[in-house]
Amino acid sequence: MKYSKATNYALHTMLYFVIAPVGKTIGVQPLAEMLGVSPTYLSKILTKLVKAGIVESTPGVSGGYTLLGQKEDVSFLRVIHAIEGTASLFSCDLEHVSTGCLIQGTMADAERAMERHLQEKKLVDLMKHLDQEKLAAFTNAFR
Amino acid sequence: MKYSKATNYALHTMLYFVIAPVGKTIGVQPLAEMLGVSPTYLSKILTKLVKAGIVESTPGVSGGYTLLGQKEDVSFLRVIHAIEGTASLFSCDLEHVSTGCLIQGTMADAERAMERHLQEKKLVDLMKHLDQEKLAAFTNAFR
DNA sequence: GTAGGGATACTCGGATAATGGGTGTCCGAGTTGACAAGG
DNA sequence: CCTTGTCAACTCGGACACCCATTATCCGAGTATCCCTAC
Repeated sequence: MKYSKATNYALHTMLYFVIAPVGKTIGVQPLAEMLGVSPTYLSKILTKLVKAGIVESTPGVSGGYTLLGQKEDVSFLRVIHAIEGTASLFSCDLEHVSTGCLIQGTMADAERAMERHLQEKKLVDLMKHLDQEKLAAFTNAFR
Repeated sequence: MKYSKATNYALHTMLYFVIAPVGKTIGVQPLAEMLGVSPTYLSKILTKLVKAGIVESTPGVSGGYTLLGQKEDVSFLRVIHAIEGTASLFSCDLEHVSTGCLIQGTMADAERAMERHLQEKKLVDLMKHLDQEKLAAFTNAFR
């Protein structure tokens, strides 16, 4: 039970789109270079983000990916759901005596508590409390 | 990213110990029969619960497993941690530009929110709001 | 100068391996209790 | 009646297969840009 690497890559990738100037299009290769990841694998992750409607892909020589919608709308949960899927973390296939599974309810409650956190937190929020120096170092890397 | 079947088995097994009379010792085989699981695999799960200090194992001919401590102390979180481990759900091994990983903090926050739920909720609580009929059907299965 | 066509460079995305953890099984070692035989 | 030895039941732990999702790679298809040629 761990979040996949793909989720980590996706979140960091989205971090770029949130920092980058609006409408900026960027290809897979520079992104992969920044993260130190294989470009082909990152491409798969990005297609998931495309299918989720978070980013947009434009083919062609100077193509790449662009943020779709407002920066402020990119929550952690949207990105995570795009990669991990929206299925419940806990599912019980044991046929309990007569009553349904007693466990499932509270597990679902706990999961919802986490999701609420992840939904309210937007990626943009991470930038707000960042001092100028670090912010500069950050944006410089994304050039 | 899903909870493993082992966690499900463990939770249902602990459900038994909470319902059973205090001090009752039970072997793997009846437990496995009730859940419809392979006894050998369930044994592996039970050893994890033993190492976590949740149940006690007594070898020998009329041996088996016994709840260790009070019923009221068995929280969801203890059982889950015993099986899944206590490692964080999200870990970032990407060396971010200069600042540490910005993502990790909020992921940890969200995880803690879920864990708080799971810690406060005890297995005994599930029995409280169960009507007599269902409760009887339940305890009868655990004979 | 302008329009059109083709080559090129770059992208996306599906198909295809390798790796790792969860799942499940098998078997031998160790331990306890019961039973029976012998003193 | 007591002691002792044997046997059976049960747990514990390691070693071993299997399956499936994650991770990673390769290659084909498609598209926009650019340039070059023809009008």
